[in-house]
Amino acid sequence: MEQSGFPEDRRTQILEAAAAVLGEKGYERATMKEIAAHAGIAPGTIYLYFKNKRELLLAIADALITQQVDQALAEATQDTAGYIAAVLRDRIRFARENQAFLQALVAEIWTDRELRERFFTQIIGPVLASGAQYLQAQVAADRLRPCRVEIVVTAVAGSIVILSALRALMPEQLLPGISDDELVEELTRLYLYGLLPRPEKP
Amino acid sequence: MEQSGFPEDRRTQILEAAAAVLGEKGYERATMKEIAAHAGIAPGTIYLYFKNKRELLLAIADALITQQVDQALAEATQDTAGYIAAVLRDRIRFARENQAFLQALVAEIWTDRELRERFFTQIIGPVLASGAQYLQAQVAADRLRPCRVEIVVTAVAGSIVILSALRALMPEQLLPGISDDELVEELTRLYLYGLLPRPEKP
Amino acid sequence: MEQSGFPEDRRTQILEAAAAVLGEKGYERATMKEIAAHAGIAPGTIYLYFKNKRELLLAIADALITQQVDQALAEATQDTAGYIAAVLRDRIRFARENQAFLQALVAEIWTDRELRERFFTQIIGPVLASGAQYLQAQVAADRLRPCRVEIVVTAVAGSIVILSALRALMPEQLLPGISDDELVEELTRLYLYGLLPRPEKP
Amino acid sequence: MEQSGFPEDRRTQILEAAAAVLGEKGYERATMKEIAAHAGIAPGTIYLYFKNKRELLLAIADALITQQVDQALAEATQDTAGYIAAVLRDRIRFARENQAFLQALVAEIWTDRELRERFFTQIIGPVLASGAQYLQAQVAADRLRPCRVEIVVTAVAGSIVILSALRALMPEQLLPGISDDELVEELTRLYLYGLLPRPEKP
DNA sequence: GATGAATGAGTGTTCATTCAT
DNA sequence: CATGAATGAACACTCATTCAT
Repeated sequence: MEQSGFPEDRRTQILEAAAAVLGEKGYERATMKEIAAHAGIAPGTIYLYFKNKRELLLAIADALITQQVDQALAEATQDTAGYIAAVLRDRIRFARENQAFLQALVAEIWTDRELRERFFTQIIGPVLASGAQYLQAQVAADRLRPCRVEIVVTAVAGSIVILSALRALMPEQLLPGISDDELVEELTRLYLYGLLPRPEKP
Repeated sequence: MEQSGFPEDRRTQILEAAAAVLGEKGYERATMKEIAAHAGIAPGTIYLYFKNKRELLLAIADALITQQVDQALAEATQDTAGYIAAVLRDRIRFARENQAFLQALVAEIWTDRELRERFFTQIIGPVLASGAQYLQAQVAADRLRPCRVEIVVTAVAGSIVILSALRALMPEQLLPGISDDELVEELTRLYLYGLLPRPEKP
Repeated sequence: MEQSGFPEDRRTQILEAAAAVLGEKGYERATMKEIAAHAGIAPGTIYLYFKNKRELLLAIADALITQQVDQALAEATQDTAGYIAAVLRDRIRFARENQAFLQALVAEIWTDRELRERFFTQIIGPVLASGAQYLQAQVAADRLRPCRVEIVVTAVAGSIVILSALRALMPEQLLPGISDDELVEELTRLYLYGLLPRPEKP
Repeated sequence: MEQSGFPEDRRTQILEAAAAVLGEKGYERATMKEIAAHAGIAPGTIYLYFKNKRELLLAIADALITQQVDQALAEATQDTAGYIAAVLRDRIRFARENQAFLQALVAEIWTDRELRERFFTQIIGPVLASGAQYLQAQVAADRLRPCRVEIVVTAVAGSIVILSALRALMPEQLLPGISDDELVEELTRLYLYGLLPRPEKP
C-alpha cells in the first residue's frame, strides 16, 4: 500500500512505528498487528526485516546506541558553568528527540536483564564515565572542590533523566509552565554552586 | 493448603506474593498461576480477594500509598544539613524496604496512565510539595539562597530515585562498593552547598 | 462438556482423538483445534496434559510401545508352521487394532529422525531380534534350512507391514475379498516352504 | 540468476530441487522458498511452471510414473530363479535411483487419498499385475507350485519396498554390512524355495 | 520470462478467568 | 472458603501465493 520511495526506508518505517507503539503500550501489551497497522503494512512484512518481536526491541536499542553522543566535547573549552549547562541542555534535547524510543526502552530495561546490561554498558556507562573524567579534571585544577565524582555524576544524570522522562510523560503535572531553559539554568546553578571550591569546612 | 491463622491475612499473603512475582517479572510476564504458587494457594483463590489481575496491581500501589511517610517532619527542628540528610536517608530506606513493590509498580507506572496519575497524585506530589514547602521556609529565613524550589526539589528527588533504583537493579555496576551512608553524605554536601546563601553573584 | 467418569481418562481421550486425527491428516495437517474438537474439549485443555503438539505425537508412540507384544512366546512349543502362522496372525491383529495410531506414526517416522530411531529401537528392533532368534534356533535344530536369518526376518516383517498397511489404507484395491485368515495361510505356506530344509542344493 | 541453456530444462531443474527438498523434509515442512533456493531461482518463478505446491507434488509422481519400468520383460526367457532375482535387483535399483522422489511421495501417499489412488493405479497396480501374470504362467507350466499369486506377489513386493526404504532411511540400523547382492541372493532363495513345486503335502 | 517484497490467513500456544465440586 | 480443570480469545509467527517491476 503505502510505498516509500527508498527500499531501505521500510526498516526505519517499521522501527519508528514500533517505537511509537512500544513507547505507548510497553513491550508485552504492544502487538505486532498494531505495530504493523501503525506502519501501514501487513504483520508478516515486519518479519522480513526483523526476526521476531524481541529483535525489534533490540533494534530500537541499537538505533539509540548508534546515534549516540558526539557529546559536548567540543564545549570542554568553555568554563565550568558553561560545560555543565551544555551537557544538561544536550541531554534534555536528546531525551526529547528520542522520546518514543526511550520510553519504549526504559520499561523493558526495567524488567529485562539482558537489555539492561546492554543499555547500561553501551549508553549509560560511557556517558557517566565521560562526565566523571571531566569533573575529576576540574577538581585537579582546583576549579571544583574535591568530591566523589562518580556519585555526583550519577546524581546529576539521575536528575536529568527523571526530569526529562516525567516532563515527557506528565507535562501537565511535572513543573508545568517551566521551560527547558529555565530548568537548565536552575540546575546549572544548583550543581555549580554545589561543586565550587569552598573556603571553609561546614 | 497453607492456612494462615487469621482470615484477613490471606489478602496480605497474596499481595506480598504478587509484589514479589510482579517485581521480578513485570506485570504482563507475571502469571496468576505463578503468583498463586508463590503464595501457596490455588489460582482461583486470588479471585476471592481481588477482582482481577489489574486490581491486584492497583492494590499493590495502595499498599505503598497507605504505609506512606510520616515524613521527616519531626526532624524539621534540625538544622538544614541535618534535614536534607534525614530526608535522603529516609527515602533511600523506603526504596530499599519496598523494593519489590516499587519495582513492580514503576514498570507499570511508566506505561499506564491511570496508575501513573494515581501514583503521582498520591505519592510523588505530596512528597515534592512537602519538600518544596520546607525549602521555601528556609529561603524565607535566609538559611538558603533564593531559588526555584520546585525545580530543586524535583531534581533532588530524581537523583534519589534513580540512584536507589539502579543500585537495586544493578548492584554490580552502579557505584559498587559505596555504602548508603557514603551516598547520603556526598549528596547532602552536594545539595547543601548548592543551596546555601552565597555572598556574591556568579 | 463431554465429561468422562474418571479423571485420568481425559489423557486417553485426547490421545485417541489425536491418533484419529493424526492418522487421517498426518502430523502437519492435523491441527490442535481439530484434535480438540474431535475429543470434545477446548484447544487449551490439551496443553494441560501434553506440553505441545510434538509431545502428543511422542505420547502416541509411547502408547504403542507400552502396550507392546507379549509375543507368541507361549506358542514356541508349537511346530514351526504353527509358530509362523501365530506370529503373522498376531502382527496383523496388532496392526488392525492400532491402525489409527500406527498410521499416524508411520508418516512421521518416515520424515522424523528422532521418532524413527525411537520407534526402531523400541519396537521394530526387538521384534526382529526375537524372530531372528527363533529362526536361528530352528535352523540349529535342523528344522529349517540354514539361511541369513536377519534378512529373512526383515523380509517377512516387511511383507506383513505392507500388507496390513495397504489393506487398511486401500481395502477396495489391495487383495479385495481375501480374508485375514486366507492371507495368513498363504503367507505361512510361502515362508515355511521357503525355509524348510532341502535335500539337494539348487 | 543461474540461467540454463535450454528453456524447458527449468521445469526439470525445479522438479529435482523439489524432490530433494520434499524428500528430506516432507511435503508440509518443505517451503517453496527453500525449493526455490535449492534450484537457484526465485520463489515466484516456480509458479510460472507449476500452478501451486500441490501440483509440484503431483508432477513428481508423474515424473516417476513416466520413467516407469520397461520391466524385466526381456528377462522372461530366463529360468524362474533368474527372473525372480532380476526383478528384485531391478526394483532395488529403481528405489535407489529415485530415492528422493520416492521418499517425498511415500509420506504423502500415506496420508493423501488422491495421490494414493493415482500412484496405486498407475505404478503399484501394473507392477503387481505383471508379476502375478508371470507367476501364474509359471504355475500353469508346473514350474511353480499352485498358489494365490496375488498374495505372493504383494508379499514379495512388500518385502522389497520395506527393505529398500528402511535401508535408505536407516543404513546404520537395518541390515548393516549387507550388500544389495547378498540381499537379492537370500531373498531369491527364500521366495524361489517357497514357490517351487512340492512332492508331498506338509 | 524472472523477480522477490508484500501479503494475510491460519497455526501452535498461553493464560486470565470461571465455576462445579 | 478453597480448589484447579477447563475454557477460548488473543498472541507471535510462518509461508503459499501474488504482482508491480
